[in-house]
Amino acid sequence: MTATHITIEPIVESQSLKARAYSALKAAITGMNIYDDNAQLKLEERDLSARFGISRTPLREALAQLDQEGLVRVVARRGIFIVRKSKAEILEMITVWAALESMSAREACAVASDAEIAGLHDLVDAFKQDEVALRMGEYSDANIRFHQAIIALSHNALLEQISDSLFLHVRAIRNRAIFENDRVKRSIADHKEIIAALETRNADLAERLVREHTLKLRAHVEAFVSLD
Amino acid sequence: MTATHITIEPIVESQSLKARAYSALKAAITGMNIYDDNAQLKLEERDLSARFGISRTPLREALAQLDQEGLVRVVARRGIFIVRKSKAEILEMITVWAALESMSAREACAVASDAEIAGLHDLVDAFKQDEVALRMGEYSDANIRFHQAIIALSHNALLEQISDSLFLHVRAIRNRAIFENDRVKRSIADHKEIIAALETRNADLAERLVREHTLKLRAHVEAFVSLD
DNA sequence: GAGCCGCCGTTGGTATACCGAACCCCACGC
DNA sequence: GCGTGGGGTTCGGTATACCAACGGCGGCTC
Repeated sequence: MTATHITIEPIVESQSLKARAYSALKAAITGMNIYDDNAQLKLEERDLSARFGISRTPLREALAQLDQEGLVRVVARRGIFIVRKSKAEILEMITVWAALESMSAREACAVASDAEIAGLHDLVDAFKQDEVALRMGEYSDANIRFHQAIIALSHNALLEQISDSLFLHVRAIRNRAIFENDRVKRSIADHKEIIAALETRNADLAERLVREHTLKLRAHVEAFVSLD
Repeated sequence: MTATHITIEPIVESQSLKARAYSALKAAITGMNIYDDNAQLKLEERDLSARFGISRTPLREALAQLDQEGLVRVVARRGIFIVRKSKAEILEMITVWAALESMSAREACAVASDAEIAGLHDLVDAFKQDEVALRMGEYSDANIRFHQAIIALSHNALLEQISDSLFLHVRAIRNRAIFENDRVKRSIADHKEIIAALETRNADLAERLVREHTLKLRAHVEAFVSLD
């Protein structure tokens, strides 16, 4: 019986170097404010590989993946550049977001359980009660969490996956997309209406509310946010 | 003046080996019928690199990209496997497609020119007149071209990009997604209605028609198409 | 004869060396 | 003083060698 008593190693099972380099780079890039004029936007393979302590091969594969996702751009014989999204690209992302989330709301009316929909209240209420959270950066994060929750209700993994990659970029400009306090209050009211529509399983209404809510954000960004 | 008369070299500018390997592999994979039971679904890096005449490094980068796009799956120490999409995944793709295209129709009402919208007629008419094209494979291609055209009218590069990657997968099952002839005629009628809505700039109607049209396809696939 | 153990081949993961093109800077000439 | 050209340096692209783990197969044992 002694053999069964020894504690089994949890198995390190460290993922591949490529995957780890990818995660580290992604966190580093999304974490920094790339719209700061002093931001370092150029990277070098050899420098990065030395700092990560790995060879260039897995690092290059991680960079190629980030390149495909649009976070960086690898230019032959020039270097690796962190991508700053243009305002037009941000607006396009918000439009796609509106399309995906409004469809998610429609789907949610058909497939989400009552309990799942009820769970949305927590995301709005917890946020509403915390006035400190009204600071814009925090608001943006909470806002994104609410919308991600709606997308999750569609039970559609592809919708979630595409949306996540969009949020990744939208979050990068949150420090620039400053909303007035009135917008935040209006936004919370919108969220409550959306939840109500979902609860009554009114797919057409839920879809319309979500779409209009997000397109309002787009109009706001278009009118008041300046990039570049 | 002689200098200005010499013909300028078209610039060889052969893309990187990675890009070429990527294109070649993508064409090979999308071109084959992966749902044929006899299909060869396993690949090997060394074999492919030898057949392409390049080393494994650029080939691996191309494979990594295809892996991320979901066309293949690279499994450590096992091999590379061409991915067969499950029926559930196909349905999810059609759902996302419906979301993107209905939003595109809405956007098109605001930003597309009359001439652009008028151009849609050609895609429907040319197809309608060619009865031979009613063979299902052909229909599916023409169908996809029409829908891609609508998405292009949104003037939103991101919408187009995401949609293209979806069509890539949807087309792979076209040989299985056999529609009855009645469905084709109904589909053509739908297309005409969609064009009419776009021409009158009725965004709500255009969006709804596009969405319902695509969701009808989803319902049909769900009911009648069997995969795996 | 059946089942288990270990060897070995296969295959993707990683490290490293080399290559050639683009950029930068300085020297030279006008 | 300015423009130009050449050479060195920098950098990503590519090739290749080595590694480690998974799985199949054969032999050994009971």
